[in-house]
Amino acid sequence: TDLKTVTLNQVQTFETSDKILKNAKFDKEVSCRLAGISDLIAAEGKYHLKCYARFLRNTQKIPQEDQEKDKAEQLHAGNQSCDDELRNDAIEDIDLDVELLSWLYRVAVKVHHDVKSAPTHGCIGNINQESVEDIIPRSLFILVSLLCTGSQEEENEADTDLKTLVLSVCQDIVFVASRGRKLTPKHLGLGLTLHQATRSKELVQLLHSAGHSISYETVLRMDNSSANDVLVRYKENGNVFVPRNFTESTASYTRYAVDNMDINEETLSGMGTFHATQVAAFRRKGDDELPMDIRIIPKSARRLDLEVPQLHQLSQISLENKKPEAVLEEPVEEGWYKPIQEKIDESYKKELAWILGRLVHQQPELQKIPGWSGFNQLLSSNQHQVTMVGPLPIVNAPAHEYETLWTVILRCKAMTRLRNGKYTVITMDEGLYNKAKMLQWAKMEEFKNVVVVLGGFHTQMTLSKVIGKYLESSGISDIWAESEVFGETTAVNILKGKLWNRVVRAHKLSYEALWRVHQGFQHGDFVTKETKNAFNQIADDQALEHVNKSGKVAGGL
DNA sequence: ATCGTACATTAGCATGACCT
DNA sequence: AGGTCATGCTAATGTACGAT
Repeated sequence: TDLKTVTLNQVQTFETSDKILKNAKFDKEVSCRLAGISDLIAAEGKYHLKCYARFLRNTQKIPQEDQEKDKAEQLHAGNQSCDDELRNDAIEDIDLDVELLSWLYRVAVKVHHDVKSAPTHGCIGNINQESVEDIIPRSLFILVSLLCTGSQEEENEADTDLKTLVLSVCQDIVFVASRGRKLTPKHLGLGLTLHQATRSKELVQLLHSAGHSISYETVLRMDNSSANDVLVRYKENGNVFVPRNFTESTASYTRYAVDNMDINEETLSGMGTFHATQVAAFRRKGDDELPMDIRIIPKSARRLDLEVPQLHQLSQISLENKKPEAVLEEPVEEGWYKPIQEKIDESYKKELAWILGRLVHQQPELQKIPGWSGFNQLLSSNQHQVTMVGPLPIVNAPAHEYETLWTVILRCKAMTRLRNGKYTVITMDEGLYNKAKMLQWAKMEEFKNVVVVLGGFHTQMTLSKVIGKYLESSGISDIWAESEVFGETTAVNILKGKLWNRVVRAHKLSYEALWRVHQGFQHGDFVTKETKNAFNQIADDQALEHVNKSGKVAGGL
């Protein structure tokens, strides 16, 4: 395609991103380029409208052809049997309408009976397809699928969307048949989510009267059931709240993460804005453990069973001197921070293999080697372990206050003790880590078994800031701006270490671009005809121009 | 005439008692 | 088990009034 005349469109919606990634499977070249990317909006993917349309056409052809063939075969078979039946009926000379009605009635009675005797979805939570399939009788599902597709298709992979819709209709039928008594995942989930998101009684009632959601009153009762569950468990454990999916297994190690949470911050008047603190507990999933949702038995009461005022109270703490002395852990061994030479060598080899492979082609269209991230992802064979997350009740106070932080740390300590752990490891972002360290230095005794960790993301950001400082006046931000990879302000911000995604992208591109320049020098591209001493004779702007060009080549990939 | 403030009214929600 | 109703609370809205 002629790159100059066609405008580049930015991927802006999730649908587009999904569509491209989904269809990329059928296009070898695109899948290679997109290796390692799971979100094209974040990756700032760009496309030409024409290429996009052609891409969609080419990739959608393949699966559709298969489907059509299947359908044609099945239709053929279906029609035949249908005709046969009709012909047989005609021979027996029975009134077809009456016969049909009679069969309809029998089917309805059978399915209705199945629906009536189906089990209820007996918990708040587990809003997923498996639990839907548990409560929908087989006969109802088959009937509705037949109504929707008109043919006796077995479930295949491509029809998962249709299956979801069919199950949705089935749940409506179960809900209506029980006059709203039998809770289904759909009705529970829609009602609770809608109320949580909008706080609007009217919207919930609207959906309820259309038969798509539990009633507003039921929503309140479900909320109350969850609240009661928290209170009861809080009391049972001696004023410590432990999430339900953390009670059974005490084997795995628990870690905590704390962050502040701003609600309704974007209102003009600041009305309804508040700052709270959220804590989450993490642990590795046991080998034989099934992934578990938090289940709560719904109750019809709308009163809180117990009053537990301590749940919202903050623990007091006073700091005598405002700025405590920094205390270093002793001893610090240099070996802890020493890199492993083997790993470095291995990474270096990989890196070299990648860049040499990339440098073979000068035009983005011909590039067959994926980007740096994709390359490493393809080579990596890491099997990541699954983590279980348990939310702790939010603390209704801003996280940067010492009392809030202290309360949070006390709660984590209590939960660790209950799970028979010794050390409490708490991860925080930069702002909170600061405060927590201050607290720790002021209260060494209480913090003996508490380990405060700066989160991995913020550690990386600090590193990127250091790199930015190092490159500050090298003119690299000009290159980024000139080669139109980033805007000017963005380029400056990248050097300051902000905008993590872009920092990574910028350095990946610069790395490749500089390698291309280096290659150019080696091949003697820069030698002007008059001089023999190549490097010194090139004008600055000309060299910069070449770097820009290389940046564009890298950026287009 | 316009603006800002204080006060009054109202809509909408949560709550708990009660009803079917 | 789910619906209805009276009540209290809060934020939003309306109104009066004084200052400029």
